[in-house]
Amino acid sequence: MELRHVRYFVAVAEELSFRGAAEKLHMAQPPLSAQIKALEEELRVRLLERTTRSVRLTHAGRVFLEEARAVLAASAQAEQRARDAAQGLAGTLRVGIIAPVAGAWLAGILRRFRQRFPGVQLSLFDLTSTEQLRRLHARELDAGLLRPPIGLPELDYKFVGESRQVLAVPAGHRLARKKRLEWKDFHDEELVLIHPSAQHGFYDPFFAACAKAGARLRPVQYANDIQTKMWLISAGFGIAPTTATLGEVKRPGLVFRALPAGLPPVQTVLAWRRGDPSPVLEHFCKGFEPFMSLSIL
Amino acid sequence: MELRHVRYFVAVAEELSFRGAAEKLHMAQPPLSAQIKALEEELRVRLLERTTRSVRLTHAGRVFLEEARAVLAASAQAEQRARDAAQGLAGTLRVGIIAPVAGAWLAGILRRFRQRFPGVQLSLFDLTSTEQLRRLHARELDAGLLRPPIGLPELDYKFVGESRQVLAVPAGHRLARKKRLEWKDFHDEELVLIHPSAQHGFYDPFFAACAKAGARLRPVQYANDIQTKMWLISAGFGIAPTTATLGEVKRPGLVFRALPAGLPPVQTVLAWRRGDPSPVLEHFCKGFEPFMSLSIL
DNA sequence: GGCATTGATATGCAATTAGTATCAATGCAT
DNA sequence: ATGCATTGATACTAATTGCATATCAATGCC
Repeated sequence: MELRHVRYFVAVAEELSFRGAAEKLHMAQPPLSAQIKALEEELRVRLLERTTRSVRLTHAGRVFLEEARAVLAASAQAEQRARDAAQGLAGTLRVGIIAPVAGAWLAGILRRFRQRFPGVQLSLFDLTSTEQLRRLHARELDAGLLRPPIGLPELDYKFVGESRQVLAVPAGHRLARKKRLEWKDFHDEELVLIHPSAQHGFYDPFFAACAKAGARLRPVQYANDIQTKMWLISAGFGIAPTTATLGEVKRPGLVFRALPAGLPPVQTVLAWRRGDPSPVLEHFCKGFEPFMSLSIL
Repeated sequence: MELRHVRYFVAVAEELSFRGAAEKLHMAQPPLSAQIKALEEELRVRLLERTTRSVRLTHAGRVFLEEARAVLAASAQAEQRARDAAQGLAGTLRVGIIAPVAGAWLAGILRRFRQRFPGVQLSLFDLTSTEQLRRLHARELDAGLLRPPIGLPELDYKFVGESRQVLAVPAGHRLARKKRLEWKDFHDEELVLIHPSAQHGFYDPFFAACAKAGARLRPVQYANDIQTKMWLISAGFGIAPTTATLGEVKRPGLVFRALPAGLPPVQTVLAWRRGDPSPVLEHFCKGFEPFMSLSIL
């Protein structure tokens, strides 16, 4: 069975006339009769009851007509969705994110994208930057919002925002009471850090500044995710530098303080595989224009 | 687009290899490539990313693959349902019934039918015999359970049951207290009848017997349906002969009494258009075998 | 670096679909 | 009742196109 048979049958069933249907299909009547006959022979089912003066649907024909319309609808939808997908109006997009960007800024961008491209299914994955890079390489992600450096030549990326580092301290902590912090104030302080395996270089500028000022730090607690890290700090286990955007998250017992000047901002980049030019992806990347260097992120 | 294109594409997308797919499809590789190319050109969408060593789906291809599977499923279902319909396993059947047959007997037959033919959609229409005949003629019904006579030459029918007539009387009525009724007892009695327009001959044998015994009747109330008729009787408006099967229906204030001997049984027939040989209909008719002359109906 | 394997291309052929001419049957109008 | 117009079927021809064979260029792998 081919779609031609289905199209022809629906035309005849709707017109209840071979000649009429043939005209509608811009073809001659004999080949139309032949095709319908072939369809009936393949199905081994009589679909139409013809006399020389009239055409009627058999019971099987009535049933088949319903199904035939469904087939044509499915095929039309298949064509449409393929075209949509080619224009970036349909499809799926798997995007990696890190916890610090999951704030109002990204929510706004995603909302706009979903409004403009309702046919695209967005799947978000909360992963570390390292894991995102692995999955981008393995084609398990289409894009990722993560921290540089990238380090994979096959990936392209662009900066989409930057943010200061701030200090997260337990409420009532010694440093929470100080008005203006200096690097030597961190001497002997206990730190709550994200485990090195899920981290590449985020703390390095902080460590360097402390070392330069002669402040020796004491890493005492390692967490695997941001939520645990913030909880440990609020529970008084120590202090830690954090991205300023996390200040959006209020938590009892947790306060934020400005760090001494001199730290480079934390950058967020959007990365994707180069030479994998999905129009959906292109639209998604455009949603991050223009570059927001002064974003609160 | 033809189903051939869809089938070929799904094969290639699943194998991710033209040669492999061609083998699976029992054809050579070059024509397969040509067909996929034709499909892509018609859709104006690149579905597959090929190098000389590997085949990958594009994003549009991934979307199209999903839809393509739906198209194939729809077409397979269309073929199956058409075949089922031809064997009487699928389709719809519009059946007319009259209130007196809507009892346990018919319920059992219909339940059996629906179990054996779950693909057939049964639509029941509660109509008078007269209206059923009109709709059978107009092809608005496929079968009807009704009272003879039929009177239309294009219809075929068979007896499916018969039932005595009994007398419905209000509780406490004069005739309800009598042990054994005679025809002359009906002299001067008030009758509750179904309106003549919805009735052909049901009361005639009763009228004839009364007249023969010299009992003059007084029709005082006409109802349009059985429910109203029974309600009127229970409310004391009069008495009426009724089909014995309605004794299944208990109603406060309503009792049934045997009529004097001599009335012919009320027959129920199953009627359908001759020369309209739907296998669904045939199966339905078979459900009424064997002939149930001693049915309580 | 050689080799086997992959998808693309070129070309001839076969199958099938569409078109033309015509016929028999039937409903309708006179 | 009867002639006529219209319908779907049939016979045959023409054109399309889908398929197979032979071959090539590119690429991953040993």
